[in-house]
Amino acid sequence: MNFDDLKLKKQLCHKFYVLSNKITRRYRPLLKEIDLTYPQYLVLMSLWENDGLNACELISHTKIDGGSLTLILDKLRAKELIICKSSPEDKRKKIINLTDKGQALKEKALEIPQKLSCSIEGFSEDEFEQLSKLVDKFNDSMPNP
Amino acid sequence: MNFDDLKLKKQLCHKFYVLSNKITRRYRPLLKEIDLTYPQYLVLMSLWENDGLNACELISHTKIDGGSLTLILDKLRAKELIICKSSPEDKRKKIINLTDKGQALKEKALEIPQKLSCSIEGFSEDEFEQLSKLVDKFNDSMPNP
DNA sequence: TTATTTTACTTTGTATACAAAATACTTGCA
DNA sequence: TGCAAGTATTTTGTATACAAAGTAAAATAA
Repeated sequence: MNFDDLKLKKQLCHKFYVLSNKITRRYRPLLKEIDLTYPQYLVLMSLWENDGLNACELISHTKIDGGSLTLILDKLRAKELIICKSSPEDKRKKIINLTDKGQALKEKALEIPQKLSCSIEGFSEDEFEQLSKLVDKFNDSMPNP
Repeated sequence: MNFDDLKLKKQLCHKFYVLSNKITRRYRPLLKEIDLTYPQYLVLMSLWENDGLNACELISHTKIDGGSLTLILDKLRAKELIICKSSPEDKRKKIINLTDKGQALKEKALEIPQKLSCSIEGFSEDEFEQLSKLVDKFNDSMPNP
């Protein structure tokens, strides 16, 4: 271990920090057109795939923090994109359903991944696959808190 | 383009979002021991490498947002780890220097990357290199806003 | 059945992230 | 010289991220 380990350029974690923020920044203007933030978009993507999830399941899919999710759901509810009710079987559970408006938004959202991927140049499908797999593996190699 | 593009599992951006947050979460307890947050740590790493940078240079090294940096520098100053003064040549520029206390913190900080990398298992040095390069390339392929 | 523990979610307080507007200086050009 | 344009930093307002404490309901143990 030497002082080189403290050089910013060598730190993979910093690369992820930078890249993640950069991606969110690029999403922002596209998502603004449909009045969503990136985390709100993550929640809706989960629901478009699986309507009627509860908060706990949404957390496990999106990996959004629990405390943050409460606020995000409030915002989505205020926009009338979702409806929340507590489960009859287990009153602790909060079940989230898309409204028609929320369901309809899926069509518009479809263009977003396409627009974003079009703006990326010089990165092949192959490299994309490779990167995706390595990121998954790295993620799995890191223990959860 | 089909609905599959909206599946969360396929979205590389979501992987980065998850991984970046996960890394920060793992850093947190280690950084707490020296009373720093991850962005504060990034700023100090820049200064340990290059004392006397100005705010603009810090932004370009760390990629921290300008508005956020002001707050972060305030906190570091309050902890007496840095001192800020405006440049004599150009009064707009804010020059940041480490205090002795800030300089001394480098020793303790050295253990952190080591501790973190020790907790990662089943990910080889080779894969690490490969991932690092791919992330750099992906980053370069994405245009800035 | 009552007490204990666990689970699901909300609240609180601190720390960013970021766009956009504002401020303070500098430069460059007429 | 004088002012328009550009640069460096701060401020403002909204939206997370997260730990930790709090609340309520369900599951389990005694």
